[in-house]
Amino acid sequence: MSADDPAARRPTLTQVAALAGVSLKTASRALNREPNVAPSTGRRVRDAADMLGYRLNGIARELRRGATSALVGLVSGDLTNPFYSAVASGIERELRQHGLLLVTANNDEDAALERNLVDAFLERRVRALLVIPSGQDHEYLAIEGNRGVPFVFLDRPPDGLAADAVLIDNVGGAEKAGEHLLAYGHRRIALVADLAQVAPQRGRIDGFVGAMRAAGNTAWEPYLRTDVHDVRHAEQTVRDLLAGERPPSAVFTTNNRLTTGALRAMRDVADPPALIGFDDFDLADVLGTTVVAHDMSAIGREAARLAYERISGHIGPARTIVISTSVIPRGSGERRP
Amino acid sequence: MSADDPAARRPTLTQVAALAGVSLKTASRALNREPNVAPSTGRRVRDAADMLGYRLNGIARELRRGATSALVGLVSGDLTNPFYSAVASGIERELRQHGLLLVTANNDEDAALERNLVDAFLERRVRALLVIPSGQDHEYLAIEGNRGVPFVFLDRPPDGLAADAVLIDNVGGAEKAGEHLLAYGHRRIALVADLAQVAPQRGRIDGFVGAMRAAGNTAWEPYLRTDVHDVRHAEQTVRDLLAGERPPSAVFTTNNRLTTGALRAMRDVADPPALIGFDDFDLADVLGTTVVAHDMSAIGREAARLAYERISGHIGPARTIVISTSVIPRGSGERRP
DNA sequence: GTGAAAGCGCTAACAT
DNA sequence: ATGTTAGCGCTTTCAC
Repeated sequence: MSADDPAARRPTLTQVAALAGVSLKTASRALNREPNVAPSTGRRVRDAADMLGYRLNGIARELRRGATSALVGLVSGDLTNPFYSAVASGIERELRQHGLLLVTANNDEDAALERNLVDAFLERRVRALLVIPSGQDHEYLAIEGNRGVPFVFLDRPPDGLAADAVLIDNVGGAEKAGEHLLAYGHRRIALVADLAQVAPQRGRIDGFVGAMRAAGNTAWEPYLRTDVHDVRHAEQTVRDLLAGERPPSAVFTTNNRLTTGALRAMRDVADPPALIGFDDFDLADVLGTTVVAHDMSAIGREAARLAYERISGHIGPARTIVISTSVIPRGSGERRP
Repeated sequence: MSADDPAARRPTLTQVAALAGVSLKTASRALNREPNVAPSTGRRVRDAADMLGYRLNGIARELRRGATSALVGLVSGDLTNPFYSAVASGIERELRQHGLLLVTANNDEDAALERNLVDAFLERRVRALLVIPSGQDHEYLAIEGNRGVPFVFLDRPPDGLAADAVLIDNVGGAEKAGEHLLAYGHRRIALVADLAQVAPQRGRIDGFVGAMRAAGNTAWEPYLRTDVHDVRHAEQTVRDLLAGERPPSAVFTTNNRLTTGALRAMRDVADPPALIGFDDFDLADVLGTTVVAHDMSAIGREAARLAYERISGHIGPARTIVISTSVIPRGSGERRP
């Protein structure tokens, strides 16, 4: 309990062995519960370890065993976004079952930072690397991919290399949203989307446009808004749409941030337009918000599963898992024009 | 791009040195950009490294440098709870500035699992350990604390050892909530709280009770409900309260989960009671929910800061940082009886 | 059932 | 400016 010498090095296995009066190797065997250790010897060694407060040095073990850690890295956006945190949670749960730990890092939506983080993870010899990429070009990862570090891409397909991926059925989900609004009689439907060049957004835009086209509806076209990247911008965009001369009768937002913005914009509107948002969220039921839902933990879980299979030696072509979506009607998407 | 031999070991510094025609140490110096390397030699070494796809082995480096990693561990509850993910995000941002990585693990609110995770982190030689503990007894950590691994407790004070901590002003926040409701004329105020034996909940209950006592109000007493631990249970509890003969005119919920449950219960109530929830949440503004707010990222940031100071050699008695709270009026807490 | 020696890949200390 | 030697703490041969 005293302040002790903080620089005191941790006891090593050698010291444990010395105290127990056995050789280094015997101490190692005893603590790892390997066979061929006399019960009494084993006990003596463990007592000595307890006495010294010994704790295995995982770094030394890992170096000797082949310079590969028990860590799996995740590079994603900010965990305050419930999408990323739900995915991270799903990954962590799955990894824990296999004794692996999750190391997270936020790319701040910056491709250069993302590369640095990937480098940092690889230097730490992570067993696998899961990425929800912000950058476009993933080719630099190809070199690593063949060096035995499995990669799994989440939410966005790999570009420039073959790697496992877990994706959402963006096109299908957006189609359903479009059809849902059409079925309720809407024609002037606003599409509020995030950066159009990133794959998931591209898919959601395409799915929506496809549904409109299939129904022969073109009345949505003046209400297309893309590259809306944050909550504030979304709020303003929807406000502007509603303030127009001929406002849309429905709005489809293509991710949780944009939906939040739309809800803020509609907060004090007497007769709000219909609204469907891509991504489910926590109090959507209380707010009565219709959404395109998908299982976010499952995305993480499946990605961790793919990674673990590769870690365990699975070889074969890159696989892609697609997570399905469904429209959950809660009122906002069922308002008539 | 070919399938390559997946078992191919990564190139080592020795191989880089051989290819560059220099000694091991010179290669090391060149890649670490240490002084006393001729420019031409440096370039030759770096070219060789690129050619081989060399990447530093952080495990070996860390072993040599003293068996301590660039990792900081966080043991907390499930990251799908926005409180935990906001804290984790705050920690990660702060650590990144110092080149440290965050390793997260979910204790599943299980004290035994929590101990195992702490052990796993210590074996990996994390530089510091941040804990949002679920267990009551933290004494087992005391042994480690004096071995040079800094601990920081978040949200709950350490019990049985002296360690740095970052806490929320639970008592003050709950007092303010109670006073706020009293000021709006409420007397029959329901208190819906989580497990009463955990410190933050204890503080929130005490703060609320203190405010009632100071005002000489006892009408709240029949409406005290504690040990409400999840959203479903909270919803049912509030439903039951409202269905009673003499329902409360106001409800104070002591964390985000319970507030969610209360909102669900009040969803279809024509004349809902006033509501204040502890912890701010994402769409509280849209829902018009009055909350006791505090800066969740700041909790993580401050904890990471304390940890980093210890890592950097700061010694001295354990410090406690208290994060302040404030009532944000949004409508639900200003409804009159 | 136990032990001695070697070495994982790197850096620190000490030459040259 | 560059090289040589030793060793971090552990596990893996291989011997007894």
